[in-house]
Amino acid sequence: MLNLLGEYHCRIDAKGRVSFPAKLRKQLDRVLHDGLVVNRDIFEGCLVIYPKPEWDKVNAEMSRLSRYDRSHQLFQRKFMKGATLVEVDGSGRLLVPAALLGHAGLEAGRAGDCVVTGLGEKIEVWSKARFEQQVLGGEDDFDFGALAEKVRQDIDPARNPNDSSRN
Amino acid sequence: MLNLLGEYHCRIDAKGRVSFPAKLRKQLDRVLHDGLVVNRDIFEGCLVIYPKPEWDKVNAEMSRLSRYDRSHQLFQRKFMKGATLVEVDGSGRLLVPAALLGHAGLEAGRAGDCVVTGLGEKIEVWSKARFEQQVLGGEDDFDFGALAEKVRQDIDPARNPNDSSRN
DNA sequence: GGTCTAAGTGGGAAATCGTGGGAAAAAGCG
DNA sequence: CGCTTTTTCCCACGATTTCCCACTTAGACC
Repeated sequence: MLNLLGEYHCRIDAKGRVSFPAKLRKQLDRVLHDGLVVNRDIFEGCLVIYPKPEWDKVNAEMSRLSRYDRSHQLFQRKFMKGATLVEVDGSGRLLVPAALLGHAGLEAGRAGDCVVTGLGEKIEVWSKARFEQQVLGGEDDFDFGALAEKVRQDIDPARNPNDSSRN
Repeated sequence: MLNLLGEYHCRIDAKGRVSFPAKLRKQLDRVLHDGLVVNRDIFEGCLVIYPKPEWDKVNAEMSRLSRYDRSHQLFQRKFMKGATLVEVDGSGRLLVPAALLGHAGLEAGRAGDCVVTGLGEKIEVWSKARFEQQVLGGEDDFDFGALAEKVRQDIDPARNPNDSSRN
């Protein structure tokens, strides 16, 4: 199983190329040559990067949706719109489509700082400003403990005997 | 498995030709020479493009409808009406029938912008205005979590023991 | 602290893509 | 049957993209 870790600080150049940290590249090792899929995050103004094998799982789930069900189509569209296969170039950079950069508050055509963080099976890309504000900041009025207890039952099946279907 | 990805901005020229992004053409690679089927979307004011092999699946689904059921026949007629086999020309453009362009809020005879987006096994074509409004916008009052939950129950049989009919 | 190696950054050249227009072929009409 | 209109095919130019190379910076090891 992939276990991408680390928080890296990189830059976007004037052509929209995001330097992809060498340490993450090393962690991706065997799967990197298959490419990466970049997409808008559903909930936050950041980008998500899936290694291709991980994205294939997502795609397999999507293919089970019904084309005759409006909510299924809506879901697929909301989720998959913009997802793009990218590859690292010879200098270890990702060419991220301009439309996606916009969603993360990053502007191609103007160099800028961003934060790239490994989160297990995926990678998130934030603009430096938003990362500091939304991820690092706002801790004061944010009850992390309460959130942990809320999600605990979802990740701990033993605590939740009614649900035996998880894998 | 087909996994069409990417969001592209294209233009429709005065002759109703839609430039079809080179990157999508590359992804279609082996199936492109079989042609593409353009159709109205069932639910939204956009167009759907199926690679021919994918359309064949749709067609097979249609053949399961009953000849003797009026609603089946009505649906088939509504759905298939307008579906058109198109091919990309030498310059990589699709000549989309004017009647279909109208359904997507696009006007032949006048150049305009549109958005072409890959969604796994199919491709959607939106007018730029509608795409920004209906697909990108409206996120604020849109409960993606609730939608995801509904969809998950639909496609996850283990979660939904009452429904054993899914394949 | 110096040097060597690897990583990150920027820019330029070549290839490719998209767009518009125009000519040839086909279809429609008197 | 010939003329007009529409459609299809093809070419060419400008813009964009992609690839590659060189330079700078950072880090590691001696």
